[in-house]
Amino acid sequence: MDNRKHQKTESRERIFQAAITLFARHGFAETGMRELVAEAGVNLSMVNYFFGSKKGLLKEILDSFFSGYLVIARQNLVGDDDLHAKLERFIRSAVGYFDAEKKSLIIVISELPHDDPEIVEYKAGWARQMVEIINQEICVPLAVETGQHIPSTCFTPMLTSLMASRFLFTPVMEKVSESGLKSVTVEVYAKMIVRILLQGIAGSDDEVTADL
Amino acid sequence: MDNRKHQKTESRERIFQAAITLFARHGFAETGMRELVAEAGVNLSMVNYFFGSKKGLLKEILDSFFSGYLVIARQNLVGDDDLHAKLERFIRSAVGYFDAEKKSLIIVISELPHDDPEIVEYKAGWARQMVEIINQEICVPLAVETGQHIPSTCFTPMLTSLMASRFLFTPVMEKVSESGLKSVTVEVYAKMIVRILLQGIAGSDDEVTADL
DNA sequence: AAATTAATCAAACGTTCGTTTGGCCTGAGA
DNA sequence: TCTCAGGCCAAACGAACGTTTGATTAATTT
Repeated sequence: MDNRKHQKTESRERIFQAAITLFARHGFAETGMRELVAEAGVNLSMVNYFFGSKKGLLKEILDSFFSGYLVIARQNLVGDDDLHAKLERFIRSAVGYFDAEKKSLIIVISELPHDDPEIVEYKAGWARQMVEIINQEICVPLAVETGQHIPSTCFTPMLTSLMASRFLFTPVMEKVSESGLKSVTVEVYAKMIVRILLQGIAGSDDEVTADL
Repeated sequence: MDNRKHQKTESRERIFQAAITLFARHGFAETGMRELVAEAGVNLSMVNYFFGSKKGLLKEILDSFFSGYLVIARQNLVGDDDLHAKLERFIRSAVGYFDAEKKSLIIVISELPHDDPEIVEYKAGWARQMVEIINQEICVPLAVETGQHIPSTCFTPMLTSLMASRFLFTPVMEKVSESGLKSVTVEVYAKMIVRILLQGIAGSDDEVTADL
């Protein structure tokens, strides 16, 4: 029995997953179509058939990652809760998401600064929504409560970069010290970021869970 | 009068600068040799003549950036000063360096997670030295003084990513809000990082300059 | 049963890639 | 003055690039 109709989604998904793996490992431009379809186990022409072009494949990876990131931001930040509780919730969820989607994260960050006109609008559209949320749910409340003014266009990159640092540097840090990285689990890593953000590097763990 | 002998350094430098500009703008793999030599105003074969290969050019950019970063780390971190003072000094200098070399920074970060075997050893070699310094001058003293244990293989990426965030996200954030980014000067940006790292996002500026 | 649709394939498209070659020109040293 | 080395150049190299084409297959629809 031939499951061709069912295989539509299957082949498409195999290409998608192979692209995430290879784009993260070698970079988008360094990954050739032939290497990609070999990894996915499909014919060369299937990429253009399902995604229109190689760039269309990249766009879909970007969209997939950003939309998930945005959902997490909305779920954990929007509301009238305590600012610290919201921030802690968000960071734990976001770091978990980055860990689960670390390959997509690497692709997104690596392509971030490049100015391909076809891609940059995609990124800006997603970033605009993210900055909006961070502004309303973190920066504005922070200014009201403590008088500290941190523009959201400045804080959003800082927060995202901070949470992403572990996954970006992993390939290099593994060569520096194998044991060093693995001694910090993802949960501990998220906790560390929360503590630093709320109290600085010298802050005690106890004060984090307590409200301000 | 023909200054051919003097132009050796000149042509080499023009290629080097053009590469930094274009690799940062389009990415390493997306930048073609012909586009590169057009920007530099030299002949196509000059890149291989001076740098051996396109990758040799990338290696030199990496080396140039990392060596400068390492010098700043040694100058500002090594010594028996107060931990907070050292950290503040380092962050101000490093952010200034990132700003001056923002194009190289973008190249370094973008190429960081990719596993080209010819390049990854270069990065690991530099990173090893950086992690060593951060460990001895920040992580160990911090653990002694406050009992907070942050592995240097975890803190070095965090600190570097945090300081780099502004320059990585600039192309996207400019599209999000032109005014938002420029309202924060590089000096203010460095100050913000220092405050957050020492006291968290709610900390007051006054306490930063005061010793702990 | 015939027509239609969607997935798949091998093969080739024209282009661009990084690199190499071999010769030319000029200033410096013998 | 002759030699020589180094900066420079136009031209071409084979390989790899992303994409397109046209045919084939099998499941679905009419």
